[in-house]
Amino acid sequence: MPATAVKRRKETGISIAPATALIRPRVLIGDCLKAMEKLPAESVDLIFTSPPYAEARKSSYGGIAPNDYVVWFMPRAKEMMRVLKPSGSFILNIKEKTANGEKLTYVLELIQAMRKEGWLWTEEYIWHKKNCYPGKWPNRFRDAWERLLHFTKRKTFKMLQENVMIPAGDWQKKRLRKLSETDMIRDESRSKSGFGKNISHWVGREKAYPTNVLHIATECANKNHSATFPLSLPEWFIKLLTEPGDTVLDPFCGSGTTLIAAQNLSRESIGMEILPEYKELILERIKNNGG
Amino acid sequence: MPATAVKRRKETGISIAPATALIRPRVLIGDCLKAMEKLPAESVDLIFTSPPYAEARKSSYGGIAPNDYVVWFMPRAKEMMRVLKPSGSFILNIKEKTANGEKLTYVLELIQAMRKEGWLWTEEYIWHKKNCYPGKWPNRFRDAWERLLHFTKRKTFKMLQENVMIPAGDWQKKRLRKLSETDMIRDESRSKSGFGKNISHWVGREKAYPTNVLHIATECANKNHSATFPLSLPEWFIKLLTEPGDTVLDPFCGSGTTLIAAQNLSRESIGMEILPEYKELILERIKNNGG
DNA sequence: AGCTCTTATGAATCATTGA
DNA sequence: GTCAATGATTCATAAGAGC
Repeated sequence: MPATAVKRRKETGISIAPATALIRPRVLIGDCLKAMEKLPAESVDLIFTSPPYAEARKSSYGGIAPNDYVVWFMPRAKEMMRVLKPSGSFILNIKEKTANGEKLTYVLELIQAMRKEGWLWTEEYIWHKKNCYPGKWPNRFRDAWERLLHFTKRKTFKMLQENVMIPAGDWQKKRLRKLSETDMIRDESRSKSGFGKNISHWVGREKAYPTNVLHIATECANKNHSATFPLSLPEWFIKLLTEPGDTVLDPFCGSGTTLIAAQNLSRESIGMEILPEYKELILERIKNNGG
Repeated sequence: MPATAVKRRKETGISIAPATALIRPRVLIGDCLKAMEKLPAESVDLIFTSPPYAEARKSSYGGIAPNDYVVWFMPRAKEMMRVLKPSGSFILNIKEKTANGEKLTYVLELIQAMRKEGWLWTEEYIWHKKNCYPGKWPNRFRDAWERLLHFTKRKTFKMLQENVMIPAGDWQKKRLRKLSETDMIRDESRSKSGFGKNISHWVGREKAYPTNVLHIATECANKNHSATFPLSLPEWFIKLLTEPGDTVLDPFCGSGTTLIAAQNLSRESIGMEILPEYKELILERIKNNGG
């Protein structure tokens, strides 16, 4: 194989697999409540999604009233329960809105409703948004974090911790140079593929396990969707909770960031999106990504 | 008063009061439910506390079963409501326990119960523990964060944001040296967020406001108490939510870290602790601290 | 490659104004 | 009164251009 067969994007270090091994994501336009019915039971290894938050993204999604949020969500959670394998995981990226100076409670109620339906609330990861929205208010600072709720069907589930290990050597070197601890995540994202190529860089170095706090900047480049999350967020969980060839589902896929991440990591993926106008954008991104 | 009477620590800007102005914390041994009855109504500016978690510190409170936690806590919350000034704040440092592979829900239930009793759930700060406890588990990473729930009685409350400002990032020096044309006018964001900025307003600023994620290392020094937090945690909230001479209360004060912080910052403080054997330790710390 | 510099942008919140 | 629309406020980061 010539050295040019695998191209490497600058800075990010994302491996682009050769065309023969490319796994194309599937995109279904429509309400995921109906779309999920088409999937066989226990066929998905990981559900990673960021649903519309209550009354957020109003201009594009109409906005779900906070009081109706749990009632709106739970039928969809039931379908997710059906399609998820017993060994699978459901990662839900969500944050409550502040209204009238107070935090709303629909996320707390959602966790409780999920447990009543048999989901195990296994973990709560924190996404620390390094470059959060600016702003100033008399009784509030800028909001720099979101929840990543981890639900499972069973107490033991597929988790491949070695896939997200961090090169401890680099981290220590950086600390000596007085760089912030968050730089270790940047190192991590530089060796994003995590499989094959970049792992060799770590030979002879000590590796450390990460914690349940993820330091990731919000995306600055993507102008096409009102609420994208950075690629490294789904990538981290896909590497941690699935193997190559496994299936990833994003029932609220938006501009398709989860699908791109799955494609990069050679996982099967299915995305669902209710707004038809996103379809072309998603397909374009997939096409440009895989080559 | 001579200029040297009030010394100012470099960096932190904390005023150190002269020895004559030393404010001694008050320590009450006993269940805070009874102890708080001795305090007048609306006499406290800030309640900062880290209560015993469910089933933790079994020996002290006889081990509160997770199912009884809210019922145990709420009468105490009612007394806190009584003693807190209308402009005051209640910061609750808490994290749910994991049992049998699943996160328990007593913290979620507690937030809901507090709201029913009239507390406003104003904010949730994240304490990112930079050097969290080591360990390895098959389905879990190290837990590197805790909740700091901010409750208030009113929508507007005392908050002195300037007291916790941090040095502006180095990016500013370069960024502001030369301003482009768009920097001089309001530059609308393209993402329909309605967010825009006028960069030229930033010239001359040396400090920035923090976010709601606090990066504080845990302390290893306090081995005598099972649930201690670092001094800088109460210090940050005391500076933010009170003025010198104001009153701070910690109803579960343990080894007295909140009291030490209050003493350092020339605030009145009251600590309550159910275990009599802590009294000597607390008084010793106070004595050594104040000189 | 490595550095400096420029530019875009991100799930926001609150007070005020007008219907 | 209430409710909706509008304006004002604010950082840190990644990507890319240029040297």
